[in-house]
Amino acid sequence: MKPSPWLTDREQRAWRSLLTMQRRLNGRVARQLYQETGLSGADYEVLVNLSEAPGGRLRAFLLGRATGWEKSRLSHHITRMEERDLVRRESCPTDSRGAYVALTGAGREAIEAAAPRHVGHVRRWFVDSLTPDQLDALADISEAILAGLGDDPDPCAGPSGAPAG
Amino acid sequence: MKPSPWLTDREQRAWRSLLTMQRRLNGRVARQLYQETGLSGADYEVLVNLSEAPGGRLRAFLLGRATGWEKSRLSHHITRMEERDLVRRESCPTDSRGAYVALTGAGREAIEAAAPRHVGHVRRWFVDSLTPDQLDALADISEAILAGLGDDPDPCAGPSGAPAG
DNA sequence: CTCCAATGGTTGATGTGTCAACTGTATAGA
DNA sequence: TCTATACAGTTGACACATCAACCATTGGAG
Repeated sequence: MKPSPWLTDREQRAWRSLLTMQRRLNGRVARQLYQETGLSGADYEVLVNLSEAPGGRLRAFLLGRATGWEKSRLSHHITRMEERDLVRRESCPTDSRGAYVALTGAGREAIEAAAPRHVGHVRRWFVDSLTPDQLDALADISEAILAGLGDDPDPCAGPSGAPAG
Repeated sequence: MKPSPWLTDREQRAWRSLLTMQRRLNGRVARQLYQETGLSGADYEVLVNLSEAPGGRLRAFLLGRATGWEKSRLSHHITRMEERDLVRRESCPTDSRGAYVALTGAGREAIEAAAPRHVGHVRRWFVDSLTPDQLDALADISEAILAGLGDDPDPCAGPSGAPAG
């Protein structure tokens, strides 16, 4: 009846090892970053995107697109970061619905202190464990899976299923 | 001063695509499972481990080791699952400190209904996007990264740094 | 036996993520 | 113009994860 009741050994090995690796690698990198800088992975991602944007600020929905987060998650997280004086909300002159999220001075300092450390962790626990060929292979694999998932950025689509132009 | 200030394009492509793929793939699989069965990924992992154990029950600390969770996370989650009548706590006759976590009838039904669906999702969005060579390559890559992380299962080690088992 | 550290597990506080419902503005269509 | 709809963002309730502190039992050293 079903096309296949379970995974083969090869498939299972790939799936299981991926799950375990993800959990452990993300945990290690996030924990290390937090201990050294007080920034969570989510904080880091927001600050990186803002610091790369012109003027250190971004429309909220663009930041949401860049991080791949739902708008509600973004809003909650920005609220928390605002309380810690890492970012600031600014109103948008050309669209009164909109809002900018902008880096504060403290936010800029935080990301500039954190970035080299974070890169060091990624290098130590990710890059250095793999050969150049493996890096390429992993990128190809990830892109193949992403292609199989389709283009809709999952959490951003509403029930109406409108394409994300 | 620093060995390398940033990642090369190749390194960055691998790292970025991995992060994005993880987020999207896990999100898709978890969401689909939840919509179809009412089970979260965490629920599923607990139930799978219990269903594979003799008698459908496991000492809590062994379940924690199998899932890779901290004991406090496990305890909280078991409490929630107990309220939903998916599992049951049982006392341990040979060690009065200990506790068993056991599948209920409803829990057994839930996992048996969910497992084939979950396998289908994994096949559709993961296995089917990759060639057999890529599956092997991914497993090798994951294992290489895990080896680079060391053997300590991160969250389970206390501050005393006692070796796990 | 007594003392003490390690083990197995629970709890409460807090930070984080998700869903559904909501406000207000922009914009397309009649 | 008026109206419906889509869009940008917020909020509140709740599920989930993490940390530190805690309790009881075990098992070993003296």
